[in-house]
Amino acid sequence: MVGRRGPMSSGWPGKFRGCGYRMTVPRQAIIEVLQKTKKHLSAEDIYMEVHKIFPQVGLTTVYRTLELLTDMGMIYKFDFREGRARYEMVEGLKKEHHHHLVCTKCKRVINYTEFIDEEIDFLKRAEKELSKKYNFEINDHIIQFYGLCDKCRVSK
Amino acid sequence: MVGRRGPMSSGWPGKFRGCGYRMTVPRQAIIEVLQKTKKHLSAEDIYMEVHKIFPQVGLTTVYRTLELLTDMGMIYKFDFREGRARYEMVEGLKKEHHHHLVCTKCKRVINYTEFIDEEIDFLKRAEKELSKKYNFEINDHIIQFYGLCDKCRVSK
DNA sequence: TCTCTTATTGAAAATGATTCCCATTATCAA
DNA sequence: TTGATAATGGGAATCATTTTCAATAAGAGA
Repeated sequence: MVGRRGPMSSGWPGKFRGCGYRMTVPRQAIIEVLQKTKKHLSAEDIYMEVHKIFPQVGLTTVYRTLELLTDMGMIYKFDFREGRARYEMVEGLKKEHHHHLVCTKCKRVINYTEFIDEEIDFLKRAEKELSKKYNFEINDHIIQFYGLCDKCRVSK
Repeated sequence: MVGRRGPMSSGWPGKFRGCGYRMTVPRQAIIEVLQKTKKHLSAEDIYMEVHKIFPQVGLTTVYRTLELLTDMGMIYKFDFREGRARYEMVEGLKKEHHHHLVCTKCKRVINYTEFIDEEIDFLKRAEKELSKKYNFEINDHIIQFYGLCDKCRVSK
């Protein structure tokens, strides 16, 4: 492992510049926070995390960056019906990919990976056909089930 | 067609009472508005529509009823990333069933019905297995694609 | 390395959908 | 018909997200 460039020389700055955007300190920090967690973070969560390292970064910038990343198709934006959005890094349609079971009462979110192969298969075909037919540039998708978790069913 | 009870004698009041809820004028009106349209209505849309007939019905009640109906699994609640939710009657997993392609720029929503049979097949199996495995009572699901429509791609 | 263009930023104010509060009213089982 | 209580509505409160705008910083080109 000589001449290494570090595991994180990554392609982010390139991707950004390729789209005509600039790579900045706040953006780096936000991407890193998202990369380091497996949780579904809210804008506020991310803001607080970034704030530990770069206290000057503002919440507005976090929102703006999240919108940018979502539009670029690099993060997923989720609506778990809590009144706030949550975000997660796109890890590619490969391993780690999961979907959600959302409890509409306690807001608990269960990640599930069953059927993922089937789902991916289905999604790929759907995306291909739909984007062609409707001339749509698809860069994000949601599959989600809403209901009541075991605990909330009982106390209903 | 003698002795008819009218096409709308329906089972709504029964469903409500069966769940321990009461059938009221505002609830009737809200359900009717949702049944009469094929559009995706926002709470405000529904409020204005109901208001034409029953001006005394308040926006708060509309929100409360929509939450109730969503929890009962009788309407779908959608997030088209406009900053407001939209609702649609569940017509059963049969005809008329569709999913959405959402333009994240102009907020245009395209209903598509391709793959619906496949989707329903997949969804049914998934719901069955997942609800068993995680002891979840599933009463709603979302499949949605986000991206840029033809017009917004050009002007990007 | 320095400069200039302009994308980006941050603070504070604004926005706007949704929820909360609570006194009043209406539903419906008995 | 009546009583227990579910449901209502108006307005205030909440709170996530956006907007505004002057100041700052990225990075292409000299």
